[in-house]
Amino acid sequence: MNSSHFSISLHILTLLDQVKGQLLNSEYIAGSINCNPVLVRKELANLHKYGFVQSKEGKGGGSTLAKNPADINLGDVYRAVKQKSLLGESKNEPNPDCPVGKQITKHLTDLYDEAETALVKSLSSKTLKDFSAGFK
Amino acid sequence: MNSSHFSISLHILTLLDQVKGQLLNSEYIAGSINCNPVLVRKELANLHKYGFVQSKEGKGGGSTLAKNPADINLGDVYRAVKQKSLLGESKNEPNPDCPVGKQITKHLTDLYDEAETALVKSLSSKTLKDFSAGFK
DNA sequence: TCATACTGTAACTATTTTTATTACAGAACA
DNA sequence: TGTTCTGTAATAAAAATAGTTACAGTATGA
Repeated sequence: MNSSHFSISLHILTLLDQVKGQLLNSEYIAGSINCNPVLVRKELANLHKYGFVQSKEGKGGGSTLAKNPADINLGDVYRAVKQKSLLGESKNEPNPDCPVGKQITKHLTDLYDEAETALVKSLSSKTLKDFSAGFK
Repeated sequence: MNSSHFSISLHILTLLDQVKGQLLNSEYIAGSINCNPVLVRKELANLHKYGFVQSKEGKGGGSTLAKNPADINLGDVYRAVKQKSLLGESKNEPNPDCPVGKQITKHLTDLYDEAETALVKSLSSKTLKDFSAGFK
């Protein structure tokens, strides 16, 4: 993965867990992360798409967890959040006239998939509840 | 990790393995990768720093593997090549006045380190020889 | 019912990161 | 001694990421 999507998403989920069902608005969350509220809302939209959070519009609105934190594992969060292949979604197009260039994209993809599976497996051994417990 | 350092380095190493000791110059390698020769030379400089390749300057110069491909494992290549933490080296500084913001960087780092260890372990199960054999 | 305070989303700008280009000194070769 | 490389720096271009502004739509409550 890349950039800070995972960090931001996990930060959001941790905050939501800590306040146990209370609604938090994007400005508050952005204040904790120290980033832009719109970025938080975009990240929340994605977390919502994958069923991790619920949001309430309008005055007094905000977001809350849509699941029990013990049922949210970090591997699933990673998968929901990831947008590119792990080790560099090269839009690079190797030379098709070279025997190595011609095949390497496929071989790299296979290698990355395997490595990423190992990564996700490691993340999956922890739930949001576990992670969040470290803050108490 | 990120960007295409690993992809490029592995592409280089694979090419060098395929030609079995022949010297390849940066322009030829760049032609296979379809990128800039200077980028290849920088990547080679790094691979040299970690003892994977040898280079010869001057006319007729180029690079070759400095080790037996069976002794180069992909986890080591990954470690040599990686420059940032895996899941987003956020230069972001969360709010120190928030209980979550204050501690999350450390918790994320620990989590990433563990996940990355799993990733490297997966990559380490393969050598350059194994990888390169897929092209024959 | 109307002012207020949110979400959701788009459009745009700014910043940062990545990649490419140009340039050139120094090395090896013929 | 001209040619062809590496190594490296400086710069420019391109791409990715994050921030900003703006606003329609929704809920709340006075």
